[in-house]
Amino acid sequence: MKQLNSGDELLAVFEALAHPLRLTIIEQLTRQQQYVSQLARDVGISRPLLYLHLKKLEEANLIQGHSEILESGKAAKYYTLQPFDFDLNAQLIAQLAPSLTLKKKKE
Amino acid sequence: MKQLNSGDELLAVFEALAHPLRLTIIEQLTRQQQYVSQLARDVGISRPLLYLHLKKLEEANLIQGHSEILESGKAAKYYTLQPFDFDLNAQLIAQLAPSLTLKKKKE
DNA sequence: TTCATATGTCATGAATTTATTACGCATAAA
DNA sequence: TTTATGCGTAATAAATTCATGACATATGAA
Repeated sequence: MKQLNSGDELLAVFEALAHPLRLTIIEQLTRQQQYVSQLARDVGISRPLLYLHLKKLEEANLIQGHSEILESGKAAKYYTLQPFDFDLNAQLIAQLAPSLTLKKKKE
Repeated sequence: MKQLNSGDELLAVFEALAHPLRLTIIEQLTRQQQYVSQLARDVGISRPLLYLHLKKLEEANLIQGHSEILESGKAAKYYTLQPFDFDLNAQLIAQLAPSLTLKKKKE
């Protein structure tokens, strides 16, 4: 898996995981890769909303999308989990925090 | 350290860590315990704002506060890091997600 | 051609989170 | 008693995040 090398990357991961729907999405993708429309039905939310959450997860490099053709012949966009595994503790945070780009404002 | 036993606890941790100032606060507390006013100066924010962030960290059980008397004789409230260390990966999330209390609305 | 199911985005609004300012109270030291 | 430094909170505003509904396009099957 990809390594965490900066506070900003670490922060992006936490932000991506800080929502119940996104944790549920990860849970679903743990079982199998899935395409957007089906995933929306599984999780019980609208596609527009799902896109929003998928975007955050993808930006944090926790998932990744690709196109595939369904048996029905229609094109579908599948998302797969991007393997990740790190030891989360205060030392990791202390180590990466100094490289945080501390501004939340628009630049 | 305390164990993570539910999706809600896991979510609370991610929410607590999903802000640059809170990561910086943890970094500071890694060096040494600190009292509110001094911590606010160290981090460069106002006390009211710091209280807000400390509250989130404390609710996630990542830090803990207690009172002490300064050499000056004044009462001060110190915060210390609450040791934590988990193996963060998709399996952990998949395991705890089912116990999430999926409602964000006011009840 | 019409229906069902895919993809993707835009505009708007609701809800939360984050941040600021202004108070009030207590105690030690000048 | 005035100044400096602690504590803590309430009210309000600013910013971001989260959610909905309406559209638009494409393809296979009836």
